[in-house]
Amino acid sequence: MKKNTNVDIIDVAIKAGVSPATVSRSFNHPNKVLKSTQKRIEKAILQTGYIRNRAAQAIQGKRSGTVGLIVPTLDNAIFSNLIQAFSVEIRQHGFTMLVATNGYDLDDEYTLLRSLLEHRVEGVALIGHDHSKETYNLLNIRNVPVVSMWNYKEDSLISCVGGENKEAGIEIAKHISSLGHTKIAMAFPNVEDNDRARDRKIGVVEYLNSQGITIPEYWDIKTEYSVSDARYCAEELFNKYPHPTAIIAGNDVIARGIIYAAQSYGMNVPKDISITGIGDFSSSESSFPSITTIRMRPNKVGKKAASVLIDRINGDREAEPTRIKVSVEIKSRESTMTLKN
Amino acid sequence: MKKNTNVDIIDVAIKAGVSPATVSRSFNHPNKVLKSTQKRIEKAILQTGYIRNRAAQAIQGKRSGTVGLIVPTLDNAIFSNLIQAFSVEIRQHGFTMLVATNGYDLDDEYTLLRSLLEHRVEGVALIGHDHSKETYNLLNIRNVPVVSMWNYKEDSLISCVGGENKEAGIEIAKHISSLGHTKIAMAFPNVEDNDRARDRKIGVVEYLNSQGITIPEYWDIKTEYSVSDARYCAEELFNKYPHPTAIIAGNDVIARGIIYAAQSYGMNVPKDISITGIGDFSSSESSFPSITTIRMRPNKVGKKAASVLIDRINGDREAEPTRIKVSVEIKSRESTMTLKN
DNA sequence: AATAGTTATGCAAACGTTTTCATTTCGTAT
DNA sequence: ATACGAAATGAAAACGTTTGCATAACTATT
Repeated sequence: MKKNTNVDIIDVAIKAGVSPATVSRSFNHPNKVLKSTQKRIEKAILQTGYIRNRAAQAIQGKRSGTVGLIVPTLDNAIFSNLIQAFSVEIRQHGFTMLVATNGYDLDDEYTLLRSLLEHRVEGVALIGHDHSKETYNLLNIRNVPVVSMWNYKEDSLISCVGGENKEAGIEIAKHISSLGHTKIAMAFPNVEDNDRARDRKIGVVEYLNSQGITIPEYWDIKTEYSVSDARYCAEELFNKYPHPTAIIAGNDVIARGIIYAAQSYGMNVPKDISITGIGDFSSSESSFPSITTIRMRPNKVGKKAASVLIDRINGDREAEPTRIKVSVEIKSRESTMTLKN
Repeated sequence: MKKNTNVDIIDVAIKAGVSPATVSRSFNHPNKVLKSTQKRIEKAILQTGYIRNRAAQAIQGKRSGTVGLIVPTLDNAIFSNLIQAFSVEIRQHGFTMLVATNGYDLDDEYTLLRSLLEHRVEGVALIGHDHSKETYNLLNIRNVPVVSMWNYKEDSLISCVGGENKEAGIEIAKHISSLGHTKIAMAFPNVEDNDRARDRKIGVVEYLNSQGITIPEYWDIKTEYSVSDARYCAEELFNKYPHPTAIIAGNDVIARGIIYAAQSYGMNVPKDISITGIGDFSSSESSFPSITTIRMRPNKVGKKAASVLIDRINGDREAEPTRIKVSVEIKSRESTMTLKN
C-alpha cells in the first residue's frame, strides 16, 4: 500500500496538465476556470489522492475556514443543544469548528482565545458577556469577528444573540407568585463571572421583592450546574430547614436534581412542592413530571449566532455590534401548581 | 485604538534585536536560546501584541497543534462526558481540538474527515468501529494517527479505547435475569452503522436466549437516542401490548425516557417494573430512582483515548494498533428489583 | 595564549498555497 | 480574413514560519 502524505497542488497540476494557479482557482474561484479543465483537475485529484492544505491557504492571510468556540463546559446538557445547532449551521457555510472549554475560568478563557487566534480562526463565539478585560481587549485589538451567545444585552460591547436572562427570572418568579406561593426557595450556581445566572437571579429576587416576598438566607441555595450537586443541596435544605412550597432553580438541570431530591423524600411534585427551571432543555418537556420553565430557544440561539458570526466575517469589520434578542417564553408544565392551603 | 492584525515574527525579531530564527526557536526549542534573549523576546511580544501563526508553522509539514474529533452528535448526554474528558486531556498536551458532528451518517463522516485533514490535524478520534470503507482507506493512505473511542474490539483495524459492549449487554441481561424476570422488553436505537448499540443488543439477546428467554417482536422497541423519543416509544408499548416486568434499554438516556413513561402511567419503578440502562452517565446515579446500569467509564475512556492518540502522534507511525479495554461493571441501583410474584 | 569543543545566533532556503499581472486563446462583429 | 474585447491560463512573487548549515562567541583545556 503506497503511503502518500505529501502530494501537493503542483503534482495535481502536472497530472492535469495545467499550472498550479489554475488548480488553486478551481478550488477558490471555480467560475474562473473552464468546466472541461475542472474535470481534468478533479480527475487528477482523485488519482493522486490530493488533499488541499488549508494551512498553506490560511497563510495568505485570507481564509482559514475555521471558527473558534469557547464554552465553559461540554459536560452536561446546558450547552449541548446550543453547540450542536451552532456547529451544524457553521458547517453549512464551509467552516470547521475549533472548540475549547474553559471550565468557567475567565483567565483560562483568555489563554484559549489566544490559542484560537494562533490558529487564525476567522471568528469566535463565546458564551455570555462576562469576560476578562484582556479578552475584550484582545478581541478589539485584533478586530476579530465575535459573537456572544445565550445572553442578550442591549449595550453589549460585542455582537450577541440570546434571551434576556433578567426577564427570564422575572417571568418565572411571576409565574410562581401568581400560583399563590410565598414560601419560595431559590437554587442558583455561583453567579460571579456568570452573567447568565446573575441576571436570572436578579430578576427573580427583584420581582419577588416587589411582591413583598423575601427569600431568607437558608432558602438561597448555592449549587453547581449538575443534577447530582443540585440534588444534594436540595436534600440538605429538606433536612435542615423549613420546607418551602416552591423552589425556583437557576436552570433545568438544577431543577431536575431538586425534583429527584423531593421525590426521594417522598414528596409529590407538584402537589407538595412546585419546582421550576430555566432554559427548557431538550428533555425537560418529556420528563416526568415535565418541568415548568422558561424557553430560551437554544437551537435558535445557536443557529442565529452562527449566521451573525458568518455575516460579520464576510462583512464590515467596523460595523456596530449586531444584537439579536430571542424572546423568552414561559412553559407551564407539570412541575408547578396552585398552592393548596 | 490601533488595530493591529499583522505583526509578524520579523517585527518581534527587530524589536528584540535578534533574528526571526531566534524568535522561532524561542517558541519551539526554548532550551536552545539564551535565557536573557528569551526575556527580550517575550518583552517584544508583549509590546507588539504578536500572536504566532500556526498556519505558517503547520505549512512546514510539522506540527499543526490540532487534533480532530468526529462524533455522531453533541446534542445529548451520551458523549458529553467522553468529549469533555478527551478535550481536557488533549489540551494539556498543547493541542486544540477541531470538532465535527456527522449525525450518525457514515458518508458524512468521510467528508468531515477529509475536511479535518485539509486542516492538517495531527491525529483523529472517532467513535466506535463502524466507519465507511473510504474512511478506513483514507486513514490508512494518509497514515493518520487515529483512535476509536467507546468500543473495545480485539481485532480492530485502528487503535481503540473502550469497553466491550457485548459484555455490557450480557452483564445487564444477566442481572435482570438473576432477579427472576422473564417477561423482558428491550429498547435500542437503530443498530445499523452503530456497532456500540449492535454489540450491546447482541449481548442481551444471546444471554437471554441461553436462559431460554426470547423477546417477542412487540417488546423489541426501536427508539432514537433521546429522552423524548424513548418515552414516546415506551408509552406506545404500554398502550398496545402486554406489559413486561423489566425493560433493558440501550443506554441511560433511553432508560430515563422509559422510566418517565412508566411513572406517567402510574407505575412504580422498580416495584411494578424494572428498568436498566447502559453507560452510567453522570446524572444516572443521582436521579430518582437511580438507574441500574453498566458503568462504561466515559471519563476514563476519553482521557485514555487522548493519551493513546498523543502517543501515536509522537511515536511510531507503523506500530500495531494500541487497544485498551476499559472494564465494564454493573451498577445495581434503585431502578431494578427482584420480581415479586 | 592557542586550540578544541560548545553553545548561541544568523542566513537563507524551504513549506504549499494564492493572487496580481501579463499573456494567450477564443468568440464575435466587422 | 482581421481586429477587438473577454475569458482562461500561466509565471512569479508573496504569505509567515522553521530549520540545516555556517558563523561567531564563549569555556575549558593544555
